Amino acid sequence: MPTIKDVAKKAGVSYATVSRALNNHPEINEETRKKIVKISSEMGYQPNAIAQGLVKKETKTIGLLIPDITNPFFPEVARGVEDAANMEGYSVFLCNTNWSEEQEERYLEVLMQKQVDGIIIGPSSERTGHIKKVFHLGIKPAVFISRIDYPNSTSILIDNISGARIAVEYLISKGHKKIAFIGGLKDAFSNQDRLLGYKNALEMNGIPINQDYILNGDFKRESGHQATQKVLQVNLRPTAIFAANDMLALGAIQAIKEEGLVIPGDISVVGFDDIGFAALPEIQLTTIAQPKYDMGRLAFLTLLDQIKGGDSVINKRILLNPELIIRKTS
Amino acid sequence: MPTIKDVAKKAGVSYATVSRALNNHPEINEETRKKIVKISSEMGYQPNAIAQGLVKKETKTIGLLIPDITNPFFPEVARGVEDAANMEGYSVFLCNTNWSEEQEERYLEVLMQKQVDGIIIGPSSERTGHIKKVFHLGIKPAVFISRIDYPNSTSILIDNISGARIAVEYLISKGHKKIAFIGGLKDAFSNQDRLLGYKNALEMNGIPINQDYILNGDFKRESGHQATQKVLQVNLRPTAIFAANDMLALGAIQAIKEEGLVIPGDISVVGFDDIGFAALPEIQLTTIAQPKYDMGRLAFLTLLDQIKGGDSVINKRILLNPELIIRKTS
DNA sequence: TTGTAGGCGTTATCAG
DNA sequence: CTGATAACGCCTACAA
Repeated sequence: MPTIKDVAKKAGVSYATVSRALNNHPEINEETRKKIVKISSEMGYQPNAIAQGLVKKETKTIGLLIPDITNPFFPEVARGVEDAANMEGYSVFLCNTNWSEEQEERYLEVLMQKQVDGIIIGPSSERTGHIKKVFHLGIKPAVFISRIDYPNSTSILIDNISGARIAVEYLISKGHKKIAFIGGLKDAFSNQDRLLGYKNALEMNGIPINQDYILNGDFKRESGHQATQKVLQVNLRPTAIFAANDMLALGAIQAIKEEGLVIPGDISVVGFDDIGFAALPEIQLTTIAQPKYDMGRLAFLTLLDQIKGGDSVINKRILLNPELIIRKTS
Repeated sequence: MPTIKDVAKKAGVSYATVSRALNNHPEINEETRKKIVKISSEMGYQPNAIAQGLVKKETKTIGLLIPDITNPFFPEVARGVEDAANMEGYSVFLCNTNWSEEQEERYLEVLMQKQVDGIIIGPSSERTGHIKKVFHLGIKPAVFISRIDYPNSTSILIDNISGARIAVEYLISKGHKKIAFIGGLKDAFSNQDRLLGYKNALEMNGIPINQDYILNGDFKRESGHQATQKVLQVNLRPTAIFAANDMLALGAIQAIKEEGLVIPGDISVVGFDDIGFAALPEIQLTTIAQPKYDMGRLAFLTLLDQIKGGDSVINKRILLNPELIIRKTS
């Protein structure tokens, strides 16, 4: 690959002139500029971004740290950040942390070494000690996807509380009073907020909260399956289930069918997330949609703002609106 | 962030010594090495990979070019390459080409500018002119995921022909003789090969090929839906359908149910790919699985081989074995 | 075993 | 408007 020197030699000018020409500096003769541009493209010259990065101290590169691209929630988010990044001339490093804090820490170090201009983090856990550790080496602009307790950080997420409330209020509006909450990881902020929204909705409608109707586990289908089996056995069987995510809802549906009950005739089910398959004709899950693509897009745009120094308010939380998608399970 | 100079100053040695110490050069005093390592870690020194890349002319970075991470086929592939890459100390740029050749070309240029050590390409089309154009600027090691007609290239893919044959032979073994082929894009190599495997299986079992049973379209669900509606109307209605991918199979299933027919009682369906939802209890699609994760892993490993110059045989095709997954639609 | 100095490909500063 | 030249942070002969 030819370098600036090669182009300069061929054009009979100094490196500096070539550099100026290629970067559209104002103080250059239009004639020579054209000549240089022509020659450089003839030679197939491509600027070496590594060298540029070294001197300009910016690499036009960001890191995207997520737990697992294989999890149906993340591809759309990733697509959102990538599209936005690409449009602004940035490239993105994909980093799967596999829900491991150590891995997250290792990647963070690599990203700093690679001199990324900023980082988007979909955290693996609620804990942030390891993140803090790395960031203290040299703080970079960062935005979090999901709520996180990290000082002076920007995070972008949907309003889980109101999302859950909307779901449960919808159920109530359909006449349900015995509504169960099939939760995920008890400690997860998202789970806590969704539970809160659930409780809010009940309270606001004068429906007492029944602890027998509230179960937690993890965010996987089997957990929803088991919890639902259990909740189906309580004294006054619920007539509706609000699951903290779509995988749990799927498990719930399975348990309900196994019990010989009909959806939504006997029991209604509402999920959360609206991951891809929820729309399949075979599933048709009623759920709360997160604007995943937009979350990614916005995450990048917010990050870019920080990178460019335009965003002085670093410590903020951007809340996106959830949307109820009514399908056939309710 | 501290640099080598800072560490050197604090340690009272030259830059060179620090560099040597940190890179475990043999010709260095063990004492001073320890001292330097200690100091550098105390200072939180992180090597600048950009600077290293400039002098070493390798960036420990690769590009992953795929059409769309949102397509259920790719996340697992991506995860496979990323895991393998990470294990070898490489980072990966995620590039969604959105099935566009121009976008593919643009990204290729960016990747060359960013001085990646190699590229893994999941092509957007069967055409390769634009790829050739960029590669001629400065050829990089590259491996293709999927069959492609590109000179001196390595590609890794599953054996579509035998995969299709296995699927159809399985159907035949269950007594089916009237088997339809619901295809995707007519020109796609994968579609051609799967059609070929379908024909092979029929021929080998003395079953005549009926052109009325063969329909193409694109790879999306709606296409499978429409094609199946059509094929259900032919004179001797098929008793089984082999779809060129799972999305088509899903569309087929929908059409069959709409017609009031039972699966697999009246008609069996077999898909291809085994994307995530095929295993859902509500779907339970019998299908041919592609080892997606392994494809990604292997793609990276093969690329690494080329990068290290160990792989002298560049022009080759690595064929992975497809696997029949029997579930409830057959 | 360690230090000195040149260079990787660019950009940017300072003279001319 | 253009040409030297010094960085950017690191590695690596070549000397010492």
